[in-house]
Amino acid sequence: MKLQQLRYIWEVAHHDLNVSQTAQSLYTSQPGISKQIRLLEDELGVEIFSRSGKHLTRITPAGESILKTAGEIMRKVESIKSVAQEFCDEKKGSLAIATTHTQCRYVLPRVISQFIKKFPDVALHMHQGTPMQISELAADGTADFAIATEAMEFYSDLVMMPCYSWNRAILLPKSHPLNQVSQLTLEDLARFPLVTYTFGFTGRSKLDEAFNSRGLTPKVVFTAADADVIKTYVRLGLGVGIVAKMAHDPVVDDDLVAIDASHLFEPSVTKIGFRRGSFLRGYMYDFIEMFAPHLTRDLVMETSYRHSKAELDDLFKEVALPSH
Amino acid sequence: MKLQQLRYIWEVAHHDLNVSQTAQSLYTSQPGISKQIRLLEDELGVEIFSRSGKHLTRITPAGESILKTAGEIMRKVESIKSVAQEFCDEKKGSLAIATTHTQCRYVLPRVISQFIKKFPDVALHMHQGTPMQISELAADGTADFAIATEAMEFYSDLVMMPCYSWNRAILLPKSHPLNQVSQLTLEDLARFPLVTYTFGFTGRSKLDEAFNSRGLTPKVVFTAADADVIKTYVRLGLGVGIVAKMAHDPVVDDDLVAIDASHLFEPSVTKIGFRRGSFLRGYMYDFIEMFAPHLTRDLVMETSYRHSKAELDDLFKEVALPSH
DNA sequence: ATATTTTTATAACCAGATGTTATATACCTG
DNA sequence: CAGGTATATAACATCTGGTTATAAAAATAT
Repeated sequence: MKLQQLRYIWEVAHHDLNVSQTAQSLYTSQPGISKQIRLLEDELGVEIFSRSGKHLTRITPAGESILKTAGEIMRKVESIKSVAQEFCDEKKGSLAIATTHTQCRYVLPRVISQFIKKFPDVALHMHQGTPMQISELAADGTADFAIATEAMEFYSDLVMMPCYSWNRAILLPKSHPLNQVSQLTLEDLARFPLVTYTFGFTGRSKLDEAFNSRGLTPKVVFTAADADVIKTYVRLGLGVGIVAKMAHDPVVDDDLVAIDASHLFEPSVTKIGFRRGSFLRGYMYDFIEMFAPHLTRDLVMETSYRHSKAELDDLFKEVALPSH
Repeated sequence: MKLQQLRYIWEVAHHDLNVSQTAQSLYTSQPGISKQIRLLEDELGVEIFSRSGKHLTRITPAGESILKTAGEIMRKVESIKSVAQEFCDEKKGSLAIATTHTQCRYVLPRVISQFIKKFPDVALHMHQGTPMQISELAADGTADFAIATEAMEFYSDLVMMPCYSWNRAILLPKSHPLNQVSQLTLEDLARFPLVTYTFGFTGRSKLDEAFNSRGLTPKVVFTAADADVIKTYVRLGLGVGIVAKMAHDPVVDDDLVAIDASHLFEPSVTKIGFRRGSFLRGYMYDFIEMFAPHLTRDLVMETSYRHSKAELDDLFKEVALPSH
């Protein structure tokens, strides 16, 4: 068994079982991969993929299990490389962050600029996606960190840590009638068409909960994955915008009225997560601390001894979260 | 990076950093290993071993970390091989059990004979040792199972499951004065020289506790790691034997009087453990269930979802243990 | 100290593994 | 059934991992 072979089967499994395509993406030849897969299957004495004639059609049950372990092995191999790099040049390396538009556009810039000042030789990669995609990127090792608010509890092998709590702002065109209302209520909002996040994004679930618990059905006429799009449609007069407070920029958005909505919705908590058991480079601890100052290196290291969800929650129970 | 290279550094680290000796044990040549180690170090850009001249003297801090991960990788590789074998021939394979003399000699024979009847093509390997050695063998993958009573909580990456509870028997030569005593007490025992297990073996700690809690200091004149030796010295009249009840065989030991001592000592619990995350072959589940019928396949599988010690204990809280 | 033994590094070399190209053959889609 | 796409096979080039022989260094014994 060779690492190369494990890599090949893993890549093929992640390229729709298309060997030629896999070969292209790995800059090698199709026969090479085919041969190595056969060699591995011969050695193990089981088929990893089932075939109809020449085509790979499915992953066998044995293959399923083998591929899972192969993935774990390759992540450990990466971990070894990280350790090595940390010891030979602790300022050099790469950092891949998977996150949502909201974080990427409104929260992270400040952190990132601070980070690259301190670590100019660390290559930064940002992956943007839905919260589910984000978790998956972190879980399979493509990203070092996942940062998001929603849907971060599904992957049990991600360690999730709370970063900050935040709430929403109502965005209105200056001419909107709601500007006259002194103390805004959910009932007020429910009377107007709303423009907000798509379900599954940026604390949308907490928003729905609030309306539901009051027996209200808001008229959501337009949803988008990011606040920039939402603002655009608010400007067009399509409806009342509800966005994360940090997505409102008083300077750029001075044509819109922003009303704090903390009294209307439960606060959401944005979390940062990484794969359990992965080796974190020194600058990764620095990044976490820049992003969420209460997540000190020691605290983050402590997470490796907390195996269950309950033990982990316990660790952060006493920690006061900053709020945006 | 090659699996072979990881194997080499791991083996060298476990052979006192002596490359020649390692080469012998792996039936290969010393230059081959030396070269691969250098190659790996070059690729990673760190020294795994520090050298004085030509000799390897220590493991570097980076090496420490790398070796740990290398070990994990190799165990996962084994796991892949196991999966494959399970799917291609579920009746064939090997089973390595690390255990103490007591289990090996008195408890396991019945289980083993049942097992080999059902799985004649599974090669059985028994490793005997102290409870500490046993745990270590299971933790580093040399043994599939550790079975013992003492010192099984030290390795956090072993999943431990309770098998049965047992207590002790007092062994006396037929002529011994204690034979006259109707209801034996700890005070009675403390008046005579005792022969029992060495500390760290077969529930010795529970035995000491019992005497201590009554403020008694027993005269232990001779200790041994196994009951056979203890019995021999009881026969010689050296003292009163205290052994695990299952170590008394009414037929073979009919020259000795055995008195049940359940009222004198707290029962001990024998446990079976395996490395967390390792793939268990089908016949391994069978073995566990033959040894401890309450540990069904489903129950054992459930352990993989219980990450903390507390969650694990919870799983067995309701289970009634058989007692010997 | 010096001699002896043990251990590692280097070099030259060989066999087998890995990957490449070219091509035949099988599968899928319309 | 035709055309495109994907895989398997074969022949070949290249590279890798390992071998032996030997020199050099370290550890140990004298």
